[in-house]
Amino acid sequence: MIRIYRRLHRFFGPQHWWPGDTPLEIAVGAILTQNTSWANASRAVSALKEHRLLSIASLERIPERRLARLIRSSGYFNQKAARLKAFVRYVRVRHSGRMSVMKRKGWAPLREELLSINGIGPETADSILLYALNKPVFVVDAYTRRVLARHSFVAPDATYEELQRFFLKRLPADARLFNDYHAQIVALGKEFCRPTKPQCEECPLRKVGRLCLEPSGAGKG
DNA sequence: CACCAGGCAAGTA
DNA sequence: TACTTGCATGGT
Repeated sequence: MIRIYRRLHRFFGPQHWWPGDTPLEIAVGAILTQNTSWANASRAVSALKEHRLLSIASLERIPERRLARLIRSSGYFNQKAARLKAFVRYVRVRHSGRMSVMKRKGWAPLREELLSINGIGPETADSILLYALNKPVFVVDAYTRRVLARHSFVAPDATYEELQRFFLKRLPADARLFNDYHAQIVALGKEFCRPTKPQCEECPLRKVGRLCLEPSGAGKG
């Protein structure tokens, strides 16, 4: 799979993810972008930044209702306000209210803790681990499943854990590699692997020995 | 107008 | 275990 990464990197160039200046900002962005375009989530992050709310203490202090109003543009704002509250409460209680304290722990116990928070599932947990805390965890998302399934690397109904193991088994545990690899897959998915339209003609993975299947599942070259 | 976007949890059978 | 539904905005 490292060959595929090099191919993507050559095609798209470095992606320098995650947009965000601090670990907390990245974690907040990970929650706000759940099933939501980054453009919409990013506006909500900017609103929080303008109101100087990007700290554990201020996010704990602000009333949930007001928080929900500020993050309106990211959609699901009532749920996401509750999820942000749950996350910052967890950081305060378990890590002295500091993301830097979280960094000292290994990724495996951290992952269990994150998954136990209501509103943090596998993708959000792994995004926080990789992009905010620099842990060598591979992030799987809708693009990853679609790209890998269409190129017949995995079954279309592969679980999150299966997709994650697929990469972990074939790559060195390198956070910087995982970081840019995931970003490359998203770049590929956005341009060549749309949900409905087949757009495989110029796909940079066309010649790696796998087919690119149409959305229907019918074979394609 | 329909569909999509860097998911997750709770409910039902 | 295996589906289904609610959550909600903004762009194409």
